[in-house]
Amino acid sequence: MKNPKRYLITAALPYANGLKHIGHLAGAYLPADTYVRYLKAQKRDVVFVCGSDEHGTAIPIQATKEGTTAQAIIDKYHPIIAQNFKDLGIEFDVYHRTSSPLHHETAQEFFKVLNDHGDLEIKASEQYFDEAANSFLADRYIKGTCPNCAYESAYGDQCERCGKTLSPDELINPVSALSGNKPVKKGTQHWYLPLDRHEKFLSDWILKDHATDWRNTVVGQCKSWIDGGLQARAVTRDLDWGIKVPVAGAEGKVLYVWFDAPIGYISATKQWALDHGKDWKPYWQDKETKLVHFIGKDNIVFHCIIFPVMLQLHGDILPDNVPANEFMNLEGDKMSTSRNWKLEMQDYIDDFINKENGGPQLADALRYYLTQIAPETKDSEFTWKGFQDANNSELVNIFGNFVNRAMVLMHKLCNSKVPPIYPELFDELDTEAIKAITNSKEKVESLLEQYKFRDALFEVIDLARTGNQYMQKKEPWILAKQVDENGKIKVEAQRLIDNCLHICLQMTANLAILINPFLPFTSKKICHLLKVVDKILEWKNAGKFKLLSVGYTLRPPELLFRKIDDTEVTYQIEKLHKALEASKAISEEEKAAPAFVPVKSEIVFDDFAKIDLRVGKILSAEKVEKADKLLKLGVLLGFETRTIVSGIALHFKPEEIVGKQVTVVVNLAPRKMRGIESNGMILMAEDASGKLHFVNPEDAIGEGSTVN
RNA sequence: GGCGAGGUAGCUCAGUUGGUUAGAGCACAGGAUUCAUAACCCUGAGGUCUGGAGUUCAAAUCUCCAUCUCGCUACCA
Repeated sequence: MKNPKRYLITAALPYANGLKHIGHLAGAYLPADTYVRYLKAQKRDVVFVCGSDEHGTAIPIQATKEGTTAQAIIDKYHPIIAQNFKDLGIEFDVYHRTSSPLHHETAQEFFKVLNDHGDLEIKASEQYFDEAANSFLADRYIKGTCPNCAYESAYGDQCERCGKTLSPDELINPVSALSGNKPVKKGTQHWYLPLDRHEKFLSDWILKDHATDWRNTVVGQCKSWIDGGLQARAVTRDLDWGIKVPVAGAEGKVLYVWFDAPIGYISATKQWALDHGKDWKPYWQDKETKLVHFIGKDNIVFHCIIFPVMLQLHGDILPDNVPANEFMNLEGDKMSTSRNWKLEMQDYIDDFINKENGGPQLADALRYYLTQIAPETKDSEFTWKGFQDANNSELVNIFGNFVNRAMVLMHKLCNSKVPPIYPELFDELDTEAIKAITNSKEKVESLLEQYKFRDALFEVIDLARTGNQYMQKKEPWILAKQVDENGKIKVEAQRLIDNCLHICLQMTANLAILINPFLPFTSKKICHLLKVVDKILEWKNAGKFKLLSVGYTLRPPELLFRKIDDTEVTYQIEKLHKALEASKAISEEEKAAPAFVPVKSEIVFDDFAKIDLRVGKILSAEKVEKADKLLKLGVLLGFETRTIVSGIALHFKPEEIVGKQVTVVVNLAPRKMRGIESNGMILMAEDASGKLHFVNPEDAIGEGSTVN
């Protein structure tokens, strides 16, 4: 969309169950803030919305963990996260929260509109129910053994150890997190958003209309979803923390968090409008609004598939682009909260910005490095050494040094004033330096429009590099040695000096404008040094040569940045490893005192007698095609040889287990897996680490022997 | 297993519709300089573009096979 009337920029709503790390910052908030600052410098009509996502089951669960209420959790994290953003110069127009009444109304209205239009489906289903607590259990409230890694405290939606997404039915030995009882299945009904009805719309809109202007990774991810066939997704849940479903017969149900969260962008816009006496409607309903969502790749499906369908059904505009970033790793490994391998915004703020030698310049240092390594096209990696290098040898040595030497020389050789210019004395170097300013402006502008923040930032630094080269070639400090008999610099030499420093100072003013979207604190500081008002930072001034008036006295030089010391880097790396060790120690402790799987409900002897267990011997074993975990086993039972499919491929290699004796349930109903019929089940014992062991007789005995 | 995104210099990444000796920054080496935060500036070294095959006058770029990394997804009685 070219020259839209107004912009609405969103950054993913942080989930208010804990602190956010620099991966989140680099993925969504920093690029969004940079883009918004650029638009605002252009005096565009733009609103930048964000806020806390405060519903969903993880919040009440976190509350149980911390021994408090869900409300207390969100009231704790909402202000901290908001403050973290402020400290790092992420400046939202509104930082709202989904627990607000305004949001509840907005989300309910949204649901009603869809429901009234017949855009939702109601489906009955069976779900786990805790009879003791008299309540349905959300996925997150069911714990059990992970079928993937055998972790015993996996949640019904995801295993925190191996990270695999699960459904409650997959858990082995599911247990209610509320009462510890085994849950029962019970009928319930839910509202669904039938995405399958909108495949054509999505496919046309994304795969045709936006095939080229959206990022590869985003289009690819969407294609994968669309081609895979879209399914109806439940938009309600049986839970008491969230937004009540505003329809009769939906008692005890709330909107599913993924449904209400993106609507948070709309309610945040409403809040902003209320606060500023504006009308929010055009921002969501007028086609001349450019809506851009900044998110991480984990959010692509919601912002490119589900939310657009919702918006379209509700009659709102669609996003013009969703520049999702990939992930940022840390010192060679994935960032992970549970493993304690992370750098939280709060940590950086404490260790750098709020330190004695800190200040906002260190917020800019982080902003610089995170933009420079932004995972725009693939996963990237934060290293402390990289941070130090980027800060010291680019930001400080190139950019900071250029500004500083221009200021110092001006004070020494030009009487602390912006020197006059003599265009008739310009040589090629001078005109090229001036041209470089305009060039940079154009390049930066075009790159920012394409969401190429990394490249745009490089162009700004490159202008400072050009400035250094120019100054080096001009050597005003050498010219200053041409003095007359009174020790005064000769007039011709002084004129050349004046020209050089005038150009360098104008370049400095331009650098302040160009770097402003990226490093806002630095821009302010340059304005201070040049004694100009912030108004000069308006983008229309970029590329101009007459930003500073001749004869104007400037402030004494002051360093823009400081270097990052080796000791700071080693300290951070040690801290990181110590945190990892600490979290390892904790999980060791948990292992030492394992949470035993609760004993199942009592059975009578007859129940047990129904199970026919026999000793068998594995004669053959091979991997099942197209399945990671399955082995097809040929098992000798004495009276016959059976084919049994077993999910142990991750634990055993086929050749290792041939010849082993095993215990087999032989009267289990046959079941097809990956097209192969399995006739029985191999018993496995599982240790604390999740490793599987065969259960077999102490001495080899005849195959087919009974086990009682 | 399927799908998606990647694999280019020690590191971080560019390489548009296939077209001269594959580029940049950082790091490294040598030189020059002193206005500047031991900064800047100049020069240099460095790559069988993951491997293999094919199409073509011409392949980092197109096709196929293999392999590794990340993400989504399937299989677990």
